[in-house]
Amino acid sequence: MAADPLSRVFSALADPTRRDIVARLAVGDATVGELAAPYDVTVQAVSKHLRVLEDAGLVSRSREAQRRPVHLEAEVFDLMTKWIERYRRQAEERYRRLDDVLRSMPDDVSPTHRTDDPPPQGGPP
Amino acid sequence: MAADPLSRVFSALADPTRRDIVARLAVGDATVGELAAPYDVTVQAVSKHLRVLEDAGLVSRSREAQRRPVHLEAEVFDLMTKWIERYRRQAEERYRRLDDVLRSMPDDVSPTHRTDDPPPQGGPP
DNA sequence: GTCTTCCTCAACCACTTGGTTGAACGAGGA
DNA sequence: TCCTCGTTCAACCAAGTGGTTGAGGAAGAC
Repeated sequence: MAADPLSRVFSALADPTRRDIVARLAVGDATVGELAAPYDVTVQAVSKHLRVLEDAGLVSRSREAQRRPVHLEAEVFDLMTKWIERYRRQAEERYRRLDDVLRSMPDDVSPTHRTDDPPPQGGPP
Repeated sequence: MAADPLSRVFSALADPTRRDIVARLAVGDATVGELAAPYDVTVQAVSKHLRVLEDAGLVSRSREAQRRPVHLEAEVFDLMTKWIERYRRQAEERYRRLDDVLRSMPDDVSPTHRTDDPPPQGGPP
């Protein structure tokens, strides 16, 4: 299984059924049976989906009599939004700078649109 | 392959190598060979990763002589942030309301913390 | 005690995925 | 022309995933 938390969150939300489960849990807590009702898959399959969401830290299950109400943990969303915003802002700033360069350029030179600084990061694997 | 765009974007970013590629493309465009250099996988594997990112709409490849510079398309991030923010806000508002309820409650009654409104959405599959 | 309900665990299956190797393609350069 | 470079396509493989069925476990209800 994917080790890093960010991969787990992205991977968990890559499934439309799991996203729908998250959407419904945002309205209120629910049990596995209630969550499984609208779909035409077995309860076991939904239980598996919930396990994926739980491993990603997106939901938590508590014991309440024989029911296991599922609860949405919205804080993990921050992990994603932080990552996304970081690179979105970086990219947008780059485009803004590029626009400035293009604006200050004479019309007869065709911009090659290449940056040849070597990538600063090392590969993760 | 996953049909809906949101699943494709989430799935594309669920891989740490692909996230690293996106991070490096935020700095500037690069060719497949340049992108593959830091990793100890083959160029073909990186080309496959780029195809996944391209299918998700996150990058675009243009033809420039025999090189194929890869370009980051940051607009697709909006798709994710919109989805995330929607349910995060919904969940947070629910917690706020729950806090109000708890605050206005007498101390001797134990809150059961259950919402029994049936989920309004129908399942997608 | 015995039921019934709700849920999870364990196998199993079809399909996808991330990686490999090898071959082929397109565009310049000799 | 032929060669080389950068890239992609094709086939293959091990591992992961989403689904199934069947069995088992935990807590009320009888």
